[in-house]
Amino acid sequence: MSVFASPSSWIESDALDQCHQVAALDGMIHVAAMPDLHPGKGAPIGAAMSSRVLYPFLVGSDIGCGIAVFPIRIKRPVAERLAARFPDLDRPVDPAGIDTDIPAGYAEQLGTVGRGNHFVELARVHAVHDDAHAARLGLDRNDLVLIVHSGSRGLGERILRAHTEVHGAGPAADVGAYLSAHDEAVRWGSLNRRLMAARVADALGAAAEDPIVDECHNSVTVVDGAYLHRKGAANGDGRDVLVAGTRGTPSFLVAAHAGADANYSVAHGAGRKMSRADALRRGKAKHTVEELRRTPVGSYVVCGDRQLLFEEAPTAYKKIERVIDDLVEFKLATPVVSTHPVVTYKTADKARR
DNA sequence: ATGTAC
Repeated sequence: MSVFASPSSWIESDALDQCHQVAALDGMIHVAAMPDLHPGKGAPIGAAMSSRVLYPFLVGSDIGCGIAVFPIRIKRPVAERLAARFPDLDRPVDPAGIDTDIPAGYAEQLGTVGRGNHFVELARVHAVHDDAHAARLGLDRNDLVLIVHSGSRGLGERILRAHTEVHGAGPAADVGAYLSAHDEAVRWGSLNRRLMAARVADALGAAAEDPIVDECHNSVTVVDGAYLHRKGAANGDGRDVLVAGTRGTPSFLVAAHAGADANYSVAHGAGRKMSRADALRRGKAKHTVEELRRTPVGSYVVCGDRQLLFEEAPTAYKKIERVIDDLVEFKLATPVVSTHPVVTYKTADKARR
């Protein structure tokens, strides 16, 4: 097991315990813990775990969850006005006319963002850290992008549940069947991120562009003849990855170059510092709803769910700069640009309906 | 993170 975090980067001991438990599983080859590591339900979040045996619970229920970045051009981006124009992403799009293979019964959730840490964010390039790489991506300071973090919604949950009901935390009995369902959820998640970007761009009066980044962070793939499970860890094998900050702090687009010791993976975000329960309890004592809806960087958070607003408060997460410093120090990635939120959509704003 | 159960 390798932990890619400096000694001064705090990591919850429960999460390290979970990594050791995973490392002791039958067939496990190597566990690489990322600097955003935190405890998950059964398995750690922020880890890449290679094994001779495929364990569906190590990927979790949100198979295919990932983060995509879409360039967007808006003439006069006034945050408050744009916040009011975001579409309702809790309501699905009409699947008729979408020319793609959609698993039966799951067309009805297409175009929806879900809950938890998922979001759709209009963000502005705040700083360029690698001029040449940013230019290759067509990004310059003050450019706008849509950042979409979402997964396979009910589809992935159903795939994991079908396995767990029979085999619990045991290995996949029919690897081919699991992988084919998994791959379908990965495609569905990526399609869903594109649909949401198109919905938001349309509502803001802009054209939807192709994504410049789209990396999944909950998946299992065959790498070097082993099953490489990633849970809250993105493919870092020569990919560009958006490492998400919080709804009120920067995010970083990085060029990843992680090797075998890191299981070819990089961190996917800031990583929770507090459980949802703690964030809710402590957040209510520390913050008002107003200050969470209007953040320190001047951005707006669209979120009609008060509890979710507290659970997702920036103070519930680790400092993104520390996570990025660790990725750089361990030579897993190089920053390309950082972004600041302008408007983050979490869930429909009931107050305005 | 999710649908579902409490």
